[in-house]
Amino acid sequence: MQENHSKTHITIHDIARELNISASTVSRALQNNPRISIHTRTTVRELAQKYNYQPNVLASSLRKGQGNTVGVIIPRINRNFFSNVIGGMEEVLSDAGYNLMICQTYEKFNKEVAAVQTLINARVNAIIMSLSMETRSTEHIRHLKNKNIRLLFFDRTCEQVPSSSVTTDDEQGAFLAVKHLIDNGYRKIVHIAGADHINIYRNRKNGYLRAMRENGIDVRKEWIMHRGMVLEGGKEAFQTFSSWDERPDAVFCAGDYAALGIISAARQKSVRIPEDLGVVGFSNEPFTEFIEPSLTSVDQKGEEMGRIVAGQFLKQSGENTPDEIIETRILKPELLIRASSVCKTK
Amino acid sequence: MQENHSKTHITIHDIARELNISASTVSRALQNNPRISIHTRTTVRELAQKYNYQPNVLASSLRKGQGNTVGVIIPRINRNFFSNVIGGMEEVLSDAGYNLMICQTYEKFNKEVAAVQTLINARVNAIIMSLSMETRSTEHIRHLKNKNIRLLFFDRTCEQVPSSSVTTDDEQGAFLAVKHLIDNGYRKIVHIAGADHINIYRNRKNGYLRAMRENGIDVRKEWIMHRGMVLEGGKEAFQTFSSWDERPDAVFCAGDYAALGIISAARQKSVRIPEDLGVVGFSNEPFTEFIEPSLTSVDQKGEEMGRIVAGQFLKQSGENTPDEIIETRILKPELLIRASSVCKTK
DNA sequence: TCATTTGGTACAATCGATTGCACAATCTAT
DNA sequence: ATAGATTGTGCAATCGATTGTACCAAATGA
Repeated sequence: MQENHSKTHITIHDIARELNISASTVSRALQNNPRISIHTRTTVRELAQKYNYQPNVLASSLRKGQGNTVGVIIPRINRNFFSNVIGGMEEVLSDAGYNLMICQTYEKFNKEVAAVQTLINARVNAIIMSLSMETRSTEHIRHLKNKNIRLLFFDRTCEQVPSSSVTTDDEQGAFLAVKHLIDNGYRKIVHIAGADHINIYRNRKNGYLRAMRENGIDVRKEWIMHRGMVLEGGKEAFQTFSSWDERPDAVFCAGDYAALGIISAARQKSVRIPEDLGVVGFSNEPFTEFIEPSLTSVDQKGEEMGRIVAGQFLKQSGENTPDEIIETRILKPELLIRASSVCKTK
Repeated sequence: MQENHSKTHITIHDIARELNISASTVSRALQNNPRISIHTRTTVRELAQKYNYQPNVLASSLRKGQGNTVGVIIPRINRNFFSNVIGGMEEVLSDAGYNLMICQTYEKFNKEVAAVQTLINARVNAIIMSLSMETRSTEHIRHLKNKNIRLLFFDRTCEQVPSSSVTTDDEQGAFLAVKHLIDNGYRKIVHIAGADHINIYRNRKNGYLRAMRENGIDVRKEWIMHRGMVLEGGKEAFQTFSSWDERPDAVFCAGDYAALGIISAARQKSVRIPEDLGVVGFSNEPFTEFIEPSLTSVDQKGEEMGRIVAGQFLKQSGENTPDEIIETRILKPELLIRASSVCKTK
C-alpha cells in the first residue's frame, strides 16, 4: 500500500482507510455523533487534526442541498455606503460560518438579473440585495423562495416581493434636513431629487414636502428638480435656478455628490455658502466633513445596516419554521450639522 | 407519471427523463459535444431553455475538482483603495465567469489564517490577497500550490512566497511628489512618515530621501516625523514644527489623512496653503479633490491594480502548463497636482 | 456478403460528504 | 436461556454533473 503524498486534499476516505473503518464512521465521528464510540471519535479527530483535514464544502453542500454562502448584490462596491454595509454584514456572517459572494450591478437591470442567476447556481442560502436604479420588474427575484433561497433587502427595497429588510427612514432624514434649513431662516428651498421610482428618493422627496408643508411654505413646482445624483446633476441644477427671477436661498439634495456640484458651481459664481445659499446633502459621504465649507448631511449608518440585515437572515435560518419571519427595520437617520447650512446672519 | 412542480431546481435528469434519453447525453448536449447528434442537441437545449435549467455549480465543481470562484483577502473592504481594487477585479473576473469570495482580515494575522482556510475549503481556484499589517510568518500560504490553488498578491506583497503580484512604485510616487515640491520652489520639506516595518511606508520615505538628495538638499533629522497616518497625526506634527526656529515651507505626507490634519491645523493658525506651506499627500483619497485647497496627492490606481491582478490570474489559468508564470508588475503612480502645492508667487 | 469504421447513445464510475437502514455484538430482563 | 433492547459500525444510496468506455446500429469498404 503506497501513501500518496501528492494528494491535494485529504478526504474522509483517506482517514477511513488509515484507521480501517468506513468513511461514514469518519463522517459521523467528525460531527461528534453520539452513536459513534468515544474512542473512535477521538481517534478520528486526532488523525484529522494531524493531516489538517478540511472538509470539502462543495461536496457537503451538494449533499445537504444547502451551502454556507450568502450572496450580496449591490450597485457598486466602491461606494462608501455599500462597502460599509458589506463590512457590517461580513462581521456578523463570517462569525456564523458563512461566506459572502458579492456581485455588482453597476445600476444595470440586466446585470442584476445575471447576478441573481449566478447566485442561484452557486446555491447560496440567501441573497441580500439593494436594487439597481434601473430595476422596475421583479420577475427575476419572485421565484427565489421556491428555490429555498431567502431574500432580504437593504436600503433600496422592493414592495412587491415581501421580504425582511432594513432601510433608513429617508422620509424622516429628509424632514430633519429641511426642518433644519427652515429653522435656520431659509425659506425658498429647492430640492434636487432622484428618480421617483426608487423608494429612497421618493421618501426623501416626501420628507422635504412634509417639512415644507408643516412650516407653511408653499413649494413651487419648479423647486423640485429631478437630476442624477452626481456632480454634474448639481452643477446643472445650479445653472438652472441661477437664472430664475426669484432665486432660492437653500438647496436640499437627495445625495451628497449633487450637493457637491452645487457648492462647486456656487463658488465659481461667487455665491457664498451658507450666507447666500444653504446646502444640505444626504448620505454623509466621507468627503462631506472635509470640504470647504463642510457639508451638512444625513448619515445612513451603513455598517449598522449591514449588521442588522445579516442578523435578520441568521434569525430566519435558525428557525426551522418553513414560513419565514418577515421583519422590517427602519433605522433612524442622523442629521450631521456642518458649516454649509448654518448662517449666523440669517 | 406525475410532474413535480415543487422541485426547487431542474436537473439534467429531469430533462433526460422527459426526453427519454440519458443524463449523460443531456450533459453532453448542453456542452455542445459533437458526438451528440444535432437534432438531440437542439431538442435538449430547447427544453433546458423552456424550464430555465441552471446547472448546479456545486456538483459540477465537485466533479471537475475546480470551481469558478476566486477568493480575495483584504484588510478592510470599506477602505476606498481596497474597494476600488475589488471593483477592478470583479469587472475582469465576472466577465470570465468567476465569482468573488471576499474575506477581511481587519489587519489581524489570525483572521488572515482563518480566511485562507475558509477559501481552501471552498475550493477556490485562486487567492488574491494583500497582507495584513500583522503578517510576518508565511506558513499559512506556503502550501496553497500543492493544493492547486494559485496565489497572487497586490499592494502588500510577500517576498518569501514567489507569486505574481501588482504593486505601486511607492518610491517613485514619493520621489515625484517631493520633486514637484522642489520644482515649485519649496526647499525645507518635512516628511510625515508611516511605520517603518511596512514596506510601502519605507519605500515612500526612500523616495523622499532620494528626491532631496538628488536636488542637493540636506535632510535634517527632525524633518522625518513618524506619525500615525490619521488626522491627528498631521495636526500633531503641525504643532510640533510650528514651534521650530526654522519652520519648514512644505510637507510631504505618506498618507492623505495626515495631510488633511496639516491643512486643518494650518487653517486654524492662519497659515496659508500653498503660500506659506506646500502640502502633498499620498493615496488620492476621494476627499482630496474636494477640500479647500484641493490636495495634491499620489494616485495608486486601485481599479487598474485589480484589473491587472485579475488578468494575471486569468493568464495563469488559461495556460495548461502546470508550472505557473510569475509576473511582477509595478505600476507607475500618478501625481495629481492640485492647489495645495502650487504657489505662483514662489 | 462479411468485416470494419463511424455515429450516436447509454452505462456506470466518479467527485466527497451525508444519512437511512441493516446488522452484528453485547447487554438486560424475564 | 431466549426475547428484546442497546451500542457501534458498515453498506449503499444520494446530491448533480461529468466522462471513459461499451455498445448497437447504420454505413462503408473489400
